[in-house]
Amino acid sequence: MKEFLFTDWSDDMDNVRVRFAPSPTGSLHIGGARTALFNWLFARNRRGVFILRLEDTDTGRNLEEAVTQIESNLRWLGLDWDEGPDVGGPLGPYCQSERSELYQREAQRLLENGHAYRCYCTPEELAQQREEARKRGEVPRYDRRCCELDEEVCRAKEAAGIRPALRIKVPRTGTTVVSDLIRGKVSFDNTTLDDIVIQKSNGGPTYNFACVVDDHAMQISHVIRAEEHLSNTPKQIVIFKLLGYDLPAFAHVPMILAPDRSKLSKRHGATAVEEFRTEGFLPEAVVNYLALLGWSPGDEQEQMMVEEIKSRFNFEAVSKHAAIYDVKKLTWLNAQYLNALPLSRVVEAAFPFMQEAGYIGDTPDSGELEYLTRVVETVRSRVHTLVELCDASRYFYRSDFEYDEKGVRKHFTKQDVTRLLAKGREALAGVPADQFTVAETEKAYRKVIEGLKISGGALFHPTRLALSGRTVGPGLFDIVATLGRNECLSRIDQAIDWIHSQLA
RNA sequence: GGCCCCAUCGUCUAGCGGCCCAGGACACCGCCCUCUCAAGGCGGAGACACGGGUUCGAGUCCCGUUGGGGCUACCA
Repeated sequence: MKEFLFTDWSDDMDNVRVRFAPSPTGSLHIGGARTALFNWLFARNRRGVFILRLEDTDTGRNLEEAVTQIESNLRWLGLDWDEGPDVGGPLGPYCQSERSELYQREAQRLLENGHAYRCYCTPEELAQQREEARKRGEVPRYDRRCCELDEEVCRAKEAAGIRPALRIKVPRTGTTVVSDLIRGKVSFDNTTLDDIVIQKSNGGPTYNFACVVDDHAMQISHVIRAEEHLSNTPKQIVIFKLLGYDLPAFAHVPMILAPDRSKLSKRHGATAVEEFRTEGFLPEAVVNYLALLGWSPGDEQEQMMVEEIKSRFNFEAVSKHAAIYDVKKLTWLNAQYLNALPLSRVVEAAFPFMQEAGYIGDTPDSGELEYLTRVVETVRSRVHTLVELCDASRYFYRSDFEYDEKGVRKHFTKQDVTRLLAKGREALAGVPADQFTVAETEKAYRKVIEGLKISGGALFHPTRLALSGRTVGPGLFDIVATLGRNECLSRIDQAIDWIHSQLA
């Protein structure tokens, strides 16, 4: 009801329909994810429709697994779609491999009205033609030798088993202008557009053709995609016009480059959304980071939840130049979210990692859950990822750790360290179990320090090492209170024994 | 090679002619806080690619150069 009251229905007149159209050749990398995000942000911002479409026209390189990967990664990021292969929709199907009839029908139309022609040249012949043109110092361009073939010649070729490709007879005069929401007007001389192949000899559509037919059929209002497609756009516009379609609006977003300024690829380390997930990044942080890569809210705010990004997103604030991704900043953002998000959310996100490590079972009871929450609360402020969080939690679940070697030398080799530890143990033992809090245990320890006239560190450091095996970590009494009385006492005993046996 | 896009600190960016001897964030360095490590606070170093114009005045507009990226497939 509330939403209804604040809805600006005038925006609905725009009828925004956008699509993310990946080719299922591999995992979703951050470039694709960012393109999807911008589409989604725009759709949600304008109360439009976000569509997922699979560009799987190249049967030779489709991985079934890639589809589920892409879908699962988009869902993980929180980018939900209104129409798509799995959910269907009024203008489906949403896999190009299932729409061949449409492409063939539209290609046939172009053939019949003379805008397209059959080309019997083989790839080898075309390569040779290009090579020759290059040798002559000319711009390699198809010479249209198949353009005016007689019907008989065609029939003869086909009788000989040669299947034709279909080409568009692109006008060789004039210019084609791309009106881009981010870059303004970009014009291309039509002579630089070669005769576009729209149908391969195997009968399948080419990317540039299927894309145009589908964008029209699916009533796409805004084509938002990576900049690498800007050069394809004039070709697509020619097809749009020849087919009698209205043009959608175009927005070419800058690309995301690897640290060495080259196009993203697997050898650049973690670039797939899946990897970020397994490395312990939160979707909230990844979305925030990706939004900042190429878009800026205009002020100095950087940490924004998706709702806010959504409400502030617009193309005017999208930059024109490519960006290089920097894991360090993502890592920082992730740490920020680890601390800013509600504890329950972080626990939920940490859950699978803790399970994987064997710290919690498949069906944890409320006690386990309570303890997990406590552990996450005490370690989350000093870790950057869920993997780190899991690692930093280890000693809360295992007491079989080794003592840090440097720590042993520094804190366990002192003359009377076992006496000190025993004093500390005694102090903790004196705190009633139901009062075993950070404040009370610290109070007890401070009393020991005062009585012995020693520095705090002299007691704190050996105790931390005894309890966790580590020299770094949360505040000592956060560890103490989380671990609980019995565990603390037994670990101190264990440490005293160890020192006696190892360092006597 | 041809065509197209782009160009502010190492990285992400603010800047849409005077408010900029250029602001923020990450990373880096120093100090503070402190039981350790983080976090946090404070401070530091660090950029308008270059050359011409236009203008009283240019990071901001125009041209060129250089550099980077993309496209140039019967890949998408």
